[in-house]
Amino acid sequence: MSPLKRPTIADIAAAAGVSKGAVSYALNGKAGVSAQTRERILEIAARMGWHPSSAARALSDGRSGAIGLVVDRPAWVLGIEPFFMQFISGVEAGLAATGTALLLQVTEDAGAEEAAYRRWWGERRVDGVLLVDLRDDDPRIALLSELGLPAVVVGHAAGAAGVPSVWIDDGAAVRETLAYLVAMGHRRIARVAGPAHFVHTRERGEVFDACAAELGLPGVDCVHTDYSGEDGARATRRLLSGPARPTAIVFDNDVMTVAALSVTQEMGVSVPGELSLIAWDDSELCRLVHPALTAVSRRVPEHGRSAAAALLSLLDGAEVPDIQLDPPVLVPRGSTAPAPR
Amino acid sequence: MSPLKRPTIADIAAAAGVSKGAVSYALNGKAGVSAQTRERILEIAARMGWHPSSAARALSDGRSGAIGLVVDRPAWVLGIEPFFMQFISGVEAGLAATGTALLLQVTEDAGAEEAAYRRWWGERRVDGVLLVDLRDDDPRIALLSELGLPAVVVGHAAGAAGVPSVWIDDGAAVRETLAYLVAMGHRRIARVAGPAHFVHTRERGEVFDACAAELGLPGVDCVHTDYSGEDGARATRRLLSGPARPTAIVFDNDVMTVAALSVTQEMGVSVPGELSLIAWDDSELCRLVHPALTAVSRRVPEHGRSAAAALLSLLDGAEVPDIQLDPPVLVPRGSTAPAPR
DNA sequence: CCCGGGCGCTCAACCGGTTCAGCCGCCGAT
DNA sequence: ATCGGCGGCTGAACCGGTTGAGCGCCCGGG
Repeated sequence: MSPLKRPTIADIAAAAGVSKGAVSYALNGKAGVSAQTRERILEIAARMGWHPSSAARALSDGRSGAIGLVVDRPAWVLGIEPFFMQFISGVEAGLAATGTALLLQVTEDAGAEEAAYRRWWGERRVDGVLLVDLRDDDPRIALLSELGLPAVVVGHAAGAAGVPSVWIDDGAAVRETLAYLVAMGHRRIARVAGPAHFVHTRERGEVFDACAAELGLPGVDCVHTDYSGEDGARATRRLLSGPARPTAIVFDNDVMTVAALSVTQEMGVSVPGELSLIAWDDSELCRLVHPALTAVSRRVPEHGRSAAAALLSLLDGAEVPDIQLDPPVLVPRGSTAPAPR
Repeated sequence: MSPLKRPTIADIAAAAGVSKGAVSYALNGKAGVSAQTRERILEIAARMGWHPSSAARALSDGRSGAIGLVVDRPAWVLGIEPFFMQFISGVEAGLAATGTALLLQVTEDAGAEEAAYRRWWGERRVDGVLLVDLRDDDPRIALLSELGLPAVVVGHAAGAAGVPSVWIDDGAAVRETLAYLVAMGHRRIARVAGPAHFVHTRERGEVFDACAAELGLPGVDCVHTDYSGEDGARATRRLLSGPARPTAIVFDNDVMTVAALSVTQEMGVSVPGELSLIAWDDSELCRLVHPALTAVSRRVPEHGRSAAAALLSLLDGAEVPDIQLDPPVLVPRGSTAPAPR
């Protein structure tokens, strides 16, 4: 209840008997003050518990010291989708050293997302943004470049002309996954994917098709969903009720795989005896269910860390190349087995 | 690539042929300009796409237009814990109308959390914060009041002297849950709880004990965990391996309940035949597993919305009372049944 | 001995808003 | 006719930093 007074550089200047300018030079490690004056000023600032006012700094140098992340997925999906929180944890880790803040916005639709960028830009609230869930010809890319708001795309490389990206090549993992299934005798393999309009979904699908062709498979039956468990369950029911029931299904996230597992119980299909399941994205969830889920695992927090780091160096004026992270690896667990005879 | 120029009130003033002050009055709906001048200024501002610079505004009126939320839970728990993302969605909804931004910070430990508050305060980055996961004699309360940083406590009422809270009374739900189980013949009921140092965990436990006594039960065996599925599984194994195996277990979140369900499969215990399971917190997860989980459901996004609204009116200088939300309700599903003979 | 040049510092402007004091002109009241 | 008051506006200070211009001073070189 004794609201502390926040010290300003003027307070420090008065205490040290120097001018505001000298204090600023000292605190920012710039030339213009002697070593011992600097020492003294730093000591006083530390003792007073000084922090630079983000507003004043932003106003004078035009940088807000914050970056933004807009997540445009429905709340009910977000709640249960482990990806984002892990990603955000990673982003924080990448930001921590610099004291940059993270603004998070959860929107209801793409229009609201664009409005958020416009507002952040107009209010000079963020210095740059992280872009997730890229779509084909994503209008956000054009918007951000029109606004001149620096951005880093997460999860996919090309298509984002002029905007660097931090991404993971799913190709190798798709190949590994399909080869593994084929080696175990699977021929009818299906895929339950995320929304078709996401670039990473589409591209993963293309690799699936290409690999299937290479391996001489009849093709990979693909059903698109909204990533929710409910939709995943529906897709699974449909696949299992069709004429040529698959012997293996690969899912685009782990929540849908868990949902599928309970569909198999409901329908009396044994996993992995009659049906193998593979999750893409490996959260704790995969280890909690029975049987534990074979999953394609990528290091999500690392992804966030790299994206944050890339954006920071972009803001520092550096030339940032596309950054490719370690490819995901297949982690076999109890939900996969040789195909039934 | 053509970085738009962000208009300032000086630009608007020049265009309208008035002073900066007049523009400020017009844009803020304050007295001091005639209706028609105001009209003209608003029109020009809209045409130019003006947004107030958050930095300039923060500097001059001392308010940042942002609130903060620090989540101090390990990343691996956060990823899979549906509560937070849903809560955050709700907070955004409560903030949306005012244009207030949300700063999110995920920290590794309590020390880092306090450091975050100190920094935010020193940098004047946020006007107030939302406090979750309250502990007994929580040092954050003292810190925030020392700093004079407004706060709203989420999830619990008393103990937060001087700080308003938005909370849910678990008492009725605990009573309902235990009565339901007892009515179905259960006598040996156990509880797998969250960390003992959280106030809401402790209080829920006290109500459990009191109700159990009222209902003439031998007492509720309670195991504390870190909320992770792994820990929940461990606790479940221990309870099921003990001498007086419970016939019903109530969990403090849904992830642990899912984990417990797979432990029962692993140990050959039938649910709900031999063992009933109840989850506290009802995310989609509960409906995805088989059998679907009976759960105590509370409206988490609503919780976030109210908390945000309370903080906003606190920042407006209003007297904010503790706000009690609708009590949670028991949603029976397939994981509960009469106790075995 | 004088001059030039850096070092160490001060001063003031500036970023983009808000707000207060003050001024002008017009109105109604006395 | 005079005066008070108020509506409508301007000008300037202020918030807390950063930064460029400028100014003594001391030192070394010619």
